[in-house]
Amino acid sequence: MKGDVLGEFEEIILLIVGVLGQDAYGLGIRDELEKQTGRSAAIGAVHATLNRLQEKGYVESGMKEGTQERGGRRKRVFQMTGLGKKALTDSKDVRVNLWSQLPDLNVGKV
Amino acid sequence: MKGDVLGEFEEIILLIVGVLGQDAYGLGIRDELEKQTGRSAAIGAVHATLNRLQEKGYVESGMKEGTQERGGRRKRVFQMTGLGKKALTDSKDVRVNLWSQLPDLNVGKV
DNA sequence: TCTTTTGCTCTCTTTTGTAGAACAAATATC
DNA sequence: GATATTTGTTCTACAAAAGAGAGCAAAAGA
Repeated sequence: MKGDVLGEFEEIILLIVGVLGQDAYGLGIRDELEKQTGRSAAIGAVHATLNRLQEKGYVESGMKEGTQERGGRRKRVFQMTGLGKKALTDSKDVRVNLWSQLPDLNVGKV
Repeated sequence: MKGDVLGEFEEIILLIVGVLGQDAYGLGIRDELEKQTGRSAAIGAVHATLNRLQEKGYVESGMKEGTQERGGRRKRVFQMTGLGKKALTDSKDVRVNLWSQLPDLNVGKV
């Protein structure tokens, strides 16, 4: 890929990380993905994608101590970087621009 | 891939096909891609993607006689199918929904 | 006919997308 | 306290998409 272009799944995961804010971690991201998009994914797929996003500098991560709930292990929490936000904005601009030229698509209205 | 999910580049190319309307063919699509997104692509990449889109039923194609301009060969012209339009709409809905939950992104306004 | 231009096809490599098994640590149960 | 259960991440593989470019074909111009 050209380097700075976000893959389709990468983009969705990055958006979910942004939506979750302070509590974005592997399993939670997978759950939110399913809730928001109806799309399921294996946990390995989510983590692989998060690692790639981190390599690209679009997210940062750190370990956070677990809660007291049963099995509550420590989590690796992710947060979006400025670079990540820029990548999302760029991607959004391209789409909004193209959509605006395809009136047929505007069923649900932007 | 999950089957019905549009890849990132596939989605852009499909949008360009829609924008170009009756005159969407390989080289023209590449030019329009560059014009609209500033992104360059090898012609082979564009055709490989168009072929994949056709396999998925998102575009149809047919040969069209060339023009009288120098070297104007016959072109393989593509057009979006109803299925393609639906795929774009679905993808758009998911993004618009997620974007709406990330106010920070709304710099250029939808 | 030879060159130039437009255009598509074929082949190959790298990146993304996807899944799931394996492993680790914490609480619960007896 | 040994074992089960639950929450999490890491590791390993493989399929699909992204991307490049050489090569081939046909039309017009000289």
